[in-house]
Amino acid sequence: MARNYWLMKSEPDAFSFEDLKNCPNKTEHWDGIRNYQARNLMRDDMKKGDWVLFYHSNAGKETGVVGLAEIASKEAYPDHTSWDKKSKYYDEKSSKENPRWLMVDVKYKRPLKCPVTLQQLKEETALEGMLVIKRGQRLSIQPVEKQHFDHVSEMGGVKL
DNA sequence: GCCAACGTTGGC
DNA sequence: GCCAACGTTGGC
Repeated sequence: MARNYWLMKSEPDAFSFEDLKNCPNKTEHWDGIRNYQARNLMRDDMKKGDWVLFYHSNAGKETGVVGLAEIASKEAYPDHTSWDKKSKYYDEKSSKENPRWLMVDVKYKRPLKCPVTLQQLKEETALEGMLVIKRGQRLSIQPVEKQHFDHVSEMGGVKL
């Protein structure tokens, strides 16, 4: 089956692409997603081997795509932070027996030679329609069309 | 720090 | 089921 393509946002102050690189096996579980649309995308459409544009949000003029990653878990699985009372992602409506929230594992692949800023994404006519450049688009996991993924990679100086 | 846009909650 | 109030995201 053909691979799917995604964009995943993270605030670099909280968890950056470099942080992912420094994780054991360059892999980390993507916890804390508390949005139904994003959860359903993970549950229904994400699969191992899908490719990801790693996007730094809330990062001033650094805001943009900084690297490539891939989905490393076979599928989405329960987010244990959702029933951990000490976690800031705790949700009283979620439990181990009946988990409400899911996560996937994300693995570092490679950095873009030159990061592609949000500004550049907006100026690129070939990327018209990409969700991330839509105003007010807050979804933290977004589907990306293959042609857009390829184009952003190319802009970033990465030959796939 | 501001604030527009958006998702969720809860009263009715 | 509607919608106002609220909290959060994230660009600027």
